[in-house]
Amino acid sequence: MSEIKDITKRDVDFAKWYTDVVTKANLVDYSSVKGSMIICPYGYAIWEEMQKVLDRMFKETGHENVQMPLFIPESLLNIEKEHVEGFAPEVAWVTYGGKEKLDERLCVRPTSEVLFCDYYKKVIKSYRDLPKLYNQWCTIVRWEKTTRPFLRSREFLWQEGHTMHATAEEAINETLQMLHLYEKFQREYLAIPVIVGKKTEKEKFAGAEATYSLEAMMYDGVALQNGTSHYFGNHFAKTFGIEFLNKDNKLETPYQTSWGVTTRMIGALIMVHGDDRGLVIPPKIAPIKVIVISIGDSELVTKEVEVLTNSLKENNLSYKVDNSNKTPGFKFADAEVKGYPVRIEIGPRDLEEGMLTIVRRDTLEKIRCPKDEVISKLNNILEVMQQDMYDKALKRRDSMIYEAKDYSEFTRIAQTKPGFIKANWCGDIACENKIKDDFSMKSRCLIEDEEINTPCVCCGKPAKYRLYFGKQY
RNA sequence: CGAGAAGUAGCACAAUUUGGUAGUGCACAUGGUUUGGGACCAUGGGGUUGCAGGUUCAAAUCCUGUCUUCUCGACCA
Repeated sequence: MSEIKDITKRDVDFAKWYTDVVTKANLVDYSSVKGSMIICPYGYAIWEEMQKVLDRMFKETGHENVQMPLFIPESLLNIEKEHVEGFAPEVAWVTYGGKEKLDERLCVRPTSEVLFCDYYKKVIKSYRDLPKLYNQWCTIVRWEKTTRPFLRSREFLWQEGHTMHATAEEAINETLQMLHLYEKFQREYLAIPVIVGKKTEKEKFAGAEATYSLEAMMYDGVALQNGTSHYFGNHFAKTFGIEFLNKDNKLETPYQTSWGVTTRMIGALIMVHGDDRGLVIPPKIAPIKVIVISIGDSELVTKEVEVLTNSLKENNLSYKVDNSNKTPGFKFADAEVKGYPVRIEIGPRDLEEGMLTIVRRDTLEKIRCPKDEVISKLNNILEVMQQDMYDKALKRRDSMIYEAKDYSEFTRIAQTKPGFIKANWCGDIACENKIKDDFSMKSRCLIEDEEINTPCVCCGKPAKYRLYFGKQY
């Protein structure tokens, strides 16, 4: 894919590339249900890999899985004012049960804070009941106006953790722990570098005291919020009347968090690592690490495929065999669009010399390898490739982060360079709004560990915060 | 919900300007020849041209209405 330098051309080309890839790689299909996508087996397999790793990480940090109802009674949703106002524009309502009109509308969950609160109210009585560290894997519905596969659909798969703690400190620690767990997951498994930080008041979650997010940069320099972690204080708990008796037999209100990541991570994977030929899936998250392609249908080849797959199986390397009667060129191209980390070509020409050909998906480098060294070579390639992909993504992202000291500089960068802009800010929402109106750029998150030595980029008053700005999906 | 564009086979489109037998490519099915970078030949299946009404001997084409989709805003993981 050509370098994306011209900001005016970016939107159309990249969007087209993206939808082409998700369709050609057969990750999704378009459903006749308006605004909903079908996740095809290969796309779902990627999600299952993510789910497997994350679920293990959650359990290692003491969390348990539960399943909440799909429907939320209107009265329950209405208990928390700020929350309901935040979600009201995008909830779907059920008004009939069979043929009977319901006395009370039911909302299809857009998130489950209130359901968890309702439950926690029943089960939290004593400090001995805390903390509650629950997580749910489910789908939720948000009635989006415009949709795009994985990045925005009306119905999507996610994971939502909801925890309750005896102290604010413990809850804040949980919020940050999960934020960093996500960051580690995306760095180590998805090979996606993410910026983590606190959202501004304007951008934070409806009803939260503090929202932290993971901001990834796509190939075209546009931001993708790829996960969030919220600290609620005891705001919801108070509204819902959740109380517990502490050691001194005194009533206290617990402190709450929630955190989640979604199938949007698949979109991020595509838009961070993809190239002209299609997907490139990092080895550690690829559901199929090796695609074995047979060339011709001679007995020699068939036999060698069996020998190879047996040793792949023994060594726990997930694989798939393409022995269809398509031409080799077709099979190579198909393997590339699907982004399998490595492919092994087995054909008569190599076999005569006792060799196989291994091809790395990220570099497309062809490596000839003696048959009996394949496994060690593969393991080595997969490891190097994982690291190389992260390094490449990081280098690319950092080359697209700019600094703006005043509004004219900000304007010049925003209008010509795709990417993020670091700038200082006075804290006034009017400045944030002006930048959004002028450039459709929103604040991504606060930068906490850098010195603030220039005034507000917008109004020139003394700055209190340092921020990343960027366009977003 | 505001502004623009488009609806023809599973997909991408042509035929619309100038009304006259609804077509091409991909995909699909069958048979054969192929196979180291998206193979070829032959045969075949698949359409109330988004929907409703109007004009006409005749409508994919012109007119009116309506619905849907896409792009740009607003909203959002």
